[in-house]
Amino acid sequence: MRLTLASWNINSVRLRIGLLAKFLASHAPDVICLQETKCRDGEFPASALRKLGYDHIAVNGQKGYHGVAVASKLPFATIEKRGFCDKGDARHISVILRPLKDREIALHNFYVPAGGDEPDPDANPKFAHKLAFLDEMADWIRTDKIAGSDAIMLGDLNIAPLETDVWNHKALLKVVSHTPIEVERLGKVFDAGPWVDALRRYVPLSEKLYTWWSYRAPDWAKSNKGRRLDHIWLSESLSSNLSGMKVLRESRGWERPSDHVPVMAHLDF
DNA sequence: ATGGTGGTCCTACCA
Repeated sequence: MRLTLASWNINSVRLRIGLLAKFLASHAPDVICLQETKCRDGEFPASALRKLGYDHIAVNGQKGYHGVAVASKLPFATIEKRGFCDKGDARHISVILRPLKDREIALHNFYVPAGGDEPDPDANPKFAHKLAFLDEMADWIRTDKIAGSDAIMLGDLNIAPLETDVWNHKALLKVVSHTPIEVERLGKVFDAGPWVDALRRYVPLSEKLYTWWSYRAPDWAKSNKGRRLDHIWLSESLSSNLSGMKVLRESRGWERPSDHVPVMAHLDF
């Protein structure tokens, strides 16, 4: 069987339920993980998703900000919502998928703090929070051996780690999302697995790859000043099951788009 | 070097 997983920072699930339906109808992932749902659990458009065949839904939301959710065609078990940095922010949710009887996969959906504008943890508490969040992720992955069995970690990690994950490496060295300090911390989260970078498996390091384009550019496609902020990481035990990926760049050009596009990974069992 | 847009929910805050 083939399992297709998708991750999308939707930037308000209620505002963009139409675009979400369009994406699900055309690409039919088995599981969709959302970030920045921006609504309380009771306001999540669960019935609209059930009508599209996504009967199994887990949400971790809050009013107005952040919020993550998983909607699936396959049943899942054990819903866990982990708090990070004792902030009470809705930035993580996990479920257990069973694509085969003898295969249990822990799926972790993350929305890492953006970190504000100033890349100095002493001057900017949001940047300090981002770094602390990443440190806590690395500790948790190491201590709980999260990637020691079948696991997937995906979502909006708000960091573009590689030089070719941004439109201009030198120009972005002091821009939050691509500063050396964040890239180093994210590297520790990656090594704590260790994980496999599913999207980069198919795109050489010499090639640019983006999943986000700012709303502020007059013409996002023409200027093409993107960043790869969204990621799908697999435990090494799933490496041989990875059979493909897709970044749906075209959705950035849809009407009233999210500033992020969906990313997908295919796994064969 | 600066300011540019878009989300939530009514006033600023966040991205």
